[in-house]
Amino acid sequence: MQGDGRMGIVAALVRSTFLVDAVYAASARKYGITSQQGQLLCVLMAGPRGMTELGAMLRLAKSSLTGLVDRTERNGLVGRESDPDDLRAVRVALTPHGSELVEEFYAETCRRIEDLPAALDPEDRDVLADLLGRVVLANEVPEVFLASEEGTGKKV
Amino acid sequence: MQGDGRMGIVAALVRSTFLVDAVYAASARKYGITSQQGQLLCVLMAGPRGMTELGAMLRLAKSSLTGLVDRTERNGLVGRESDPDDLRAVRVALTPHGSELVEEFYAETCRRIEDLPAALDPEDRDVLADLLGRVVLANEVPEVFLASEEGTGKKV
DNA sequence: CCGCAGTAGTTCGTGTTACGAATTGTCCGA
DNA sequence: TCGGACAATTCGTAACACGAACTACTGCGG
Repeated sequence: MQGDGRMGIVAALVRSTFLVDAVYAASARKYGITSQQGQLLCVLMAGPRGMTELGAMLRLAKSSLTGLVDRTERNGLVGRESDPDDLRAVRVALTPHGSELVEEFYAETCRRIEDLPAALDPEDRDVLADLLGRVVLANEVPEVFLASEEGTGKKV
Repeated sequence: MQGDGRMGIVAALVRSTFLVDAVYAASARKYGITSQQGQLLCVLMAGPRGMTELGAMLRLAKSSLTGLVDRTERNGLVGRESDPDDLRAVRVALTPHGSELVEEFYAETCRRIEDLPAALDPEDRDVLADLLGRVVLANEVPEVFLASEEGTGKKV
C-alpha cells in the first residue's frame, strides 16, 4: 500500500479478488443460486463429471462435494447418473433446467466481469488479460510437473 | 476462452480470483484461523472499528458480523470495547495475541501473494499492478453513491 | 477364482458463515 | 419530551466445508 493512487501488486490482487467474488455472488443471487452452485454448474457446462473429478476442479473435499451436489440436485439443476463403466462411480450432469439456467447465469456473469475493466482502454485491457493470464497459467501447477519439479515448495 | 495459451479478460480475472482465494485460505489455515477471521484481523490492523463500519468494509450484514466477531473473540484475537462517545456502539480491537498473530499472518499472506506473479518481469509486474489497481479503484463504489443510485439492484 | 488393497461416494457429526426479521437500548432533532 | 433513526444482538434457518468412518465396487496378485 503506497498511499497515493497507485497500488501495490498485492493490494491490487487482493482487492480485485474481492471485486470478482462480489460480482459472482451478486450474479448467482440474481438467479436464485449460491456462488458455489453457480461454480458447479459452470464446470458442468463442459460435460458431465465424476465426483472425484469435480472435487479436484473445485478444490473441495469429497464429503463437501456430496452436499453441494445434493443441494443442487434438490434444486433440480443437476442429476446423478451412474457410470456404466464403473458401478462405484457417478456422473453428475446438468438437467435441462440446469443447462438453461447456467447458460444465462454464465453469460450474465461474464458480462458483469467484463464490465469491471470498463475504465481501461481496449489496449490496456488486452495487456491486463495477457499479464494476468500468464500469472494464472504459471500457477496452475499442472499435476504432471508436481512429481518431477519439487524444488520450490510451492505446494498449495 | 480462446483455446490457446492466451486467455480472455474474464477467464483471467476469474481464475486469478480462484488463485488468490486459495492462497488466502491456505495462509489462514496455517495460522489456525479461517479466511474470514483473517480478513477481519487484517482490517483491524489499521485500528479499532465499529461493527457497522466493519460490516461495510467486509460487505457483511450486521447479523453476520456479530457472529464473526463472536467467534474471533472466542479465539482470543479481538475484543469488544464500548465506545465512550456512543453507548450503543462498540469498538472491535485486536488483542495483544491477535495483533501478534495478524502481523505474521499478514506478512506471510503478502509474501505468498507476491509470489504469484513471480513468473513476470519486474516491469510487467508493475504494469499489472497499475492496470489492476485502476480496475479496482474504478469499481470501488464509494458508499456515498450507493444510496442515490439504486437502479441496478447491486445491493449486497 | 479368491482375497484383499485401493478407489468412488456417502453418511455423520461438528463448526463456520451468512442472512433476514425481530428486539433492545441509545441518540438526537423537532 | 417524544418518536424516528441508528448500533448492535438474538433467533431461526440454511448453506458450506471438513475429517473420520463406512459401504460397495474394482482390479490385481497369487
